[in-house]
Amino acid sequence: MLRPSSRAKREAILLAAERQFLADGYDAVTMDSIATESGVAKQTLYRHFGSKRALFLALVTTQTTAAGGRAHGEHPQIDADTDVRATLTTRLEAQLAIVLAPELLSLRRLVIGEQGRSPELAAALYEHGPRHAMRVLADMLREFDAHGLLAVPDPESAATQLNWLVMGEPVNAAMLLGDDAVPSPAEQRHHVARALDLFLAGFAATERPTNAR
Amino acid sequence: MLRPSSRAKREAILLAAERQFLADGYDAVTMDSIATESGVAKQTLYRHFGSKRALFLALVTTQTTAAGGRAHGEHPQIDADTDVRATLTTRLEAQLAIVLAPELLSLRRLVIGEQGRSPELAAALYEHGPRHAMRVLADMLREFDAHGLLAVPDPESAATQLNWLVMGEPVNAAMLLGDDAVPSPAEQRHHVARALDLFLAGFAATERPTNAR
DNA sequence: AAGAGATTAGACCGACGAGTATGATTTCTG
DNA sequence: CAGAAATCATACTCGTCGGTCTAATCTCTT
Repeated sequence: MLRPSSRAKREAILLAAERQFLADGYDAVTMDSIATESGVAKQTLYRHFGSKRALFLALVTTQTTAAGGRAHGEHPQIDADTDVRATLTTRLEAQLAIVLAPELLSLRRLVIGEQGRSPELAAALYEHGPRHAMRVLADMLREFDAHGLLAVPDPESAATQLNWLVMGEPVNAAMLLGDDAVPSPAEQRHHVARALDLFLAGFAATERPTNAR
Repeated sequence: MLRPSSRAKREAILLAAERQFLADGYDAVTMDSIATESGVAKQTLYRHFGSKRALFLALVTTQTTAAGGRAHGEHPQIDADTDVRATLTTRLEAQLAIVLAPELLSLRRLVIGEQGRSPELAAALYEHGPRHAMRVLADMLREFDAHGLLAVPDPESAATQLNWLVMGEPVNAAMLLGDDAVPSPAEQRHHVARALDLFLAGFAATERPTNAR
């Protein structure tokens, strides 16, 4: 049923909507301005998405899951020889860089501002964002523990601690101080290193024979 | 020159404005509805505050500094006999409880949502909130270090870590999941205790970690 | 008591924006 | 190539909302 040009226009609309919603917030954006920027008649907006709210929801939902996917990556194999610190460093640096991307920060601000109006949206962002990140970390910690590389009795809790030890300050500063407050890549690396200093000190494996499998 | 009734009405306006702005967000609130709820003529709104935006700014500024002050408290004297863990526990539990109050969470969401439109507001919230909290913690850590109760080479950095180790998860969960996600007082205490387990293990003065689990 | 300044209720204005209607035009598909 | 689906441009409806105006009434201060 979908005409080729139809699909293209839909894309154009979503692109313009994304830019405008992220830049100016829900209320400040008008359907006319989206139509103009996407080079499409207002009618077409309403044919593709039923209403402003629906367009917004579609947009944010897509963005949220997309951003979540971006942060996936594959966990490297973990065995008894794995360099714990290096592995966590890689993972956390990547995660931090992704989360601090300006579009994601704008999305987060937007969604937080709409939390009252669209709780499902905010919940989805939490799920695909922090929640997912923490699950990945918990899995890694569990494996480290299993290989005797760390002593982590409660991986979920430890993952939460590690996650916010790293993400807490930069994310919250960015929320309130704007994109200019985002630390440089070098600063990010330093920040991650410091966090791991503390974390690894707390969860170092007790010097006991490693229970390799 | 302020008439008594004038002052009272000003209060009433701010009260209604606070409730509505925090509950519904800037755009959703109308001057008429504030006038109605505060039992005042619309004219009076405009006499006291020049515009909707000005009222909003006045409101949020007041709230922000008020909330900041609320979290002050006095730092207890610290000497060589001070119980480090108990002192930090008290401070952090208080801080956490204040920040997780529903009104403050709403304020934070509101301000984050308006970050693009009113960066000064958001910056002020950061300053009176997290920034201030971290300064207080840094001061305490510095003193602990001076008395040989902890080994904290960089108190600022350590304070940041401790702050977000405690506040990170609950605050960010509340931002996205709503007030229902706020942990109970018991959970808050448990959360603080866990955070201190890790933190104190990392910054213990001697090679004897003050760990309890 | 008197009068200046504050307050009130309500109408009013002008702008703006979501969503609809229309009728002509394009663009695919069969 | 025919004709249905999609687009387009534009105008229009309708409600809302910030802000103003007015004329009467109230409430303090002096």
